[in-house]
Amino acid sequence: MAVRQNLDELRGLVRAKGLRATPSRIAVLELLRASDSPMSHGDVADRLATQAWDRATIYRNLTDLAEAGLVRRTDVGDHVWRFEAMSDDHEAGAHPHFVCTECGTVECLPEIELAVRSSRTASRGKPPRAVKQRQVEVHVRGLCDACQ
Amino acid sequence: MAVRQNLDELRGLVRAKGLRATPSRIAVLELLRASDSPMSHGDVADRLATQAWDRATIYRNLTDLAEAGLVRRTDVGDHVWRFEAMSDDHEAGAHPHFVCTECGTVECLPEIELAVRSSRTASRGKPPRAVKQRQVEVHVRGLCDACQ
DNA sequence: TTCTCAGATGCAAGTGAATTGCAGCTGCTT
DNA sequence: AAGCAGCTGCAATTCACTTGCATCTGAGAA
Repeated sequence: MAVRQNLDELRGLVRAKGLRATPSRIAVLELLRASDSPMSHGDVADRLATQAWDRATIYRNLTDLAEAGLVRRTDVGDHVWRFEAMSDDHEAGAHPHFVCTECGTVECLPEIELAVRSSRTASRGKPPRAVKQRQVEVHVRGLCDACQ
Repeated sequence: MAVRQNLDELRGLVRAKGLRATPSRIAVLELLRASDSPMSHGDVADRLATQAWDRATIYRNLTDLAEAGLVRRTDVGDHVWRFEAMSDDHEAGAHPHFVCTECGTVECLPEIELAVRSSRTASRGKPPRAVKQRQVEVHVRGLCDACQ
């Protein structure tokens, strides 16, 4: 059964990160995976309200998953935390993301590239090592076509 | 006297936006102009602590200045509002910011540029209009040298 | 310069999402 | 089957803003 297989896969992912595969945690991860855009804590809690899980539990689940790297936690600028499942072929830094500052939607921008000029002219010092080593995540923030 | 002249200039800017040039407001704007990176409400309040201005006042000043367009109010992703003076040559999107995901420090990266290739190969559709029109703000997120 | 008042401030109280403490459960390892 | 480190629910707390209100004050009018 496909669904069952999927759940087992999620359990495996969670356990591989050293976390327990508890029902609420799996449900949260499953929900985020099924969603095509980032969800706020409130969104997640509401969608899982039928289970009567505590908001603190949901929040801890989201935080744990984020720390484990299974989920990305960002604030698109409206002071609301949003969570988005990260798939394996989708590591941070692999490619830039476009974040809509209005609706929070995140799109991938594979065809954009960041050019770093090693700067002698920069007002103060050089860019951080992380930038040169490309160990960074690039967020391009603006209004998406729908919100424009 | 240069400093005095500068203060008068700031007063003029503030008044031109329909705001009163009060001491605290001018001090806030002056501080942000002198700072080379965005400051949080707390940063500003601490730096101006010698004046014993109320935090609510500082906050209202920051908000007012932001609404007037003299200051930019952003959240780099760590859930802390940050304020940055906008000079004329410093419009939104003019340059990217490097954000340390550990300590939250924000640096400006004037020597980085965003290259957008018009993509026929992108998995789904084209990049948002905002990207092409450069009406975006770029955040480069990673560990700063100090936190690395 | 003095007058006047909308706008600004200080103080204190309110708000609400995020976080934490703790006692009682429960995956999961042995 | 047993034990415990990790989770959960509940409640309380924290903390960063936000607001209400009485009191000042910048700046245009007289």
